[in-house]
Amino acid sequence: MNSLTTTIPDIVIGRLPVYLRALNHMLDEGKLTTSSQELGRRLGISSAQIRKDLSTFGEFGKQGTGYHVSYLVDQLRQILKLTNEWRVAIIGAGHLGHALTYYQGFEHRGFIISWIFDTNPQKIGKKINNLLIQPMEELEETLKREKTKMAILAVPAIVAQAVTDRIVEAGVRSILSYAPINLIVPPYVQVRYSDPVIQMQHMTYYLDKE
Amino acid sequence: MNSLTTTIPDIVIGRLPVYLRALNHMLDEGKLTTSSQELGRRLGISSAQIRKDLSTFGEFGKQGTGYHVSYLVDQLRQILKLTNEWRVAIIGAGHLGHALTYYQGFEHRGFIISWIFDTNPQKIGKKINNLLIQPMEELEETLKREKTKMAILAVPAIVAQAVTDRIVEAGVRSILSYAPINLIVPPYVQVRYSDPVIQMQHMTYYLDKE
DNA sequence: CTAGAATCGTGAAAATTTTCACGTATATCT
DNA sequence: AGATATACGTGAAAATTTTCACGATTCTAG
Repeated sequence: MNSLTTTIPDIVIGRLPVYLRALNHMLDEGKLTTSSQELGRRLGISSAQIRKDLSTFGEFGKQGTGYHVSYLVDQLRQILKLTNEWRVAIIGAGHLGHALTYYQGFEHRGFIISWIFDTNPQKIGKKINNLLIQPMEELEETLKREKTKMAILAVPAIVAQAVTDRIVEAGVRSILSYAPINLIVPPYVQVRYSDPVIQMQHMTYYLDKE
Repeated sequence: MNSLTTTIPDIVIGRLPVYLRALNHMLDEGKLTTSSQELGRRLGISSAQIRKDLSTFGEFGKQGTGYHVSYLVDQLRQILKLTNEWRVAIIGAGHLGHALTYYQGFEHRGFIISWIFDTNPQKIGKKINNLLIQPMEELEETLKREKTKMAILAVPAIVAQAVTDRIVEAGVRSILSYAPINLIVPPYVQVRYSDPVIQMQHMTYYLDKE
């Protein structure tokens, strides 16, 4: 354990949610304990890497036995600040915003989709999965009032930067963007991207052309 | 240039689509040339990194001038094997499969969504964005006949591994999975994941809890 | 035509990340 | 109880990735 002076590499943080997800699956399967080797096998990661990653935060395992699954889940949840649920705003009620609103996967994993915004007057006031679509005019006011820290961007690329500027100004600090464009944000704001085309293009490099 | 003996790092390959996307935006803006510095500024990447990445594949720039945007776009497209379009199957016609089918972003970026499959008899035979929903019974036959190499998985986690086994057996070699589970595939098959929760949980680490 | 500025490509250095391998603790089996 | 197997945590080594910094080329302005 040495988190006193060193800052923990972002690449390590990035793996923790993957560990957490696999551990939760193990819990569902009724598994009480596991080892770095077993977890690594499931994830295609070396056991040494898992041990080293976890050891950054503390000593969670026991020699000869391995890790107690639910204890490790608890620890990871604390490290990732998932003990309370984060309220999330979805911006854009198009096909994707729609799909995200229906997505069950946020539940019990730290997030509640709490608002969805759109510009289209036809949509405003209607409900998606019991969530009322709000007009974009109320964006800043709502986000500020509710102290919303996280947003998911599901708007067209052409307006993505403008919307980003607005939500950042309104206090959002973490953005998951589905718009196929690189966003400019202040250093205290995090953005992660999810453009399926980027990932597909990464894979085509390794494919044989016919 | 030294691609003769060395294999190119995957992390470099992964940045190429990002460069390509930004360069295409520049083209849209009517920009004819750019520099590693300008590109880096847009992407939040150092200019040295961009130069080094590109130099892995050839000498695409010119001292004093920089890069000719459309030439570089062409080169990147060739490197990433995007000169012809890849036909892609979407598995699962739920909310997400629906949204992906409507997504315009695949066009002109190397991909054509060509098939969508679902188990639900209510959906089979209906059309999404003019694409006919096929029954899962025809999955293997269609993929084999059409020599489909790429698929997007938009099915529930519980069936994701089984569906993966089927499409791999049918010849699919690259999978973009939206199911929140780690898939086991043979070494000659690539999988990339897109679970919004994983990305959100990565960001919460850096957020202040209130 | 010349001086100065811009910018590439790259070998070397620095930084980061992963893997190795071993001491130590725990559990199991006979 | 003792022997054997399991498996963590970790310092050191290895591998990978990023950054530095400079020679060389090209463009621009006077």
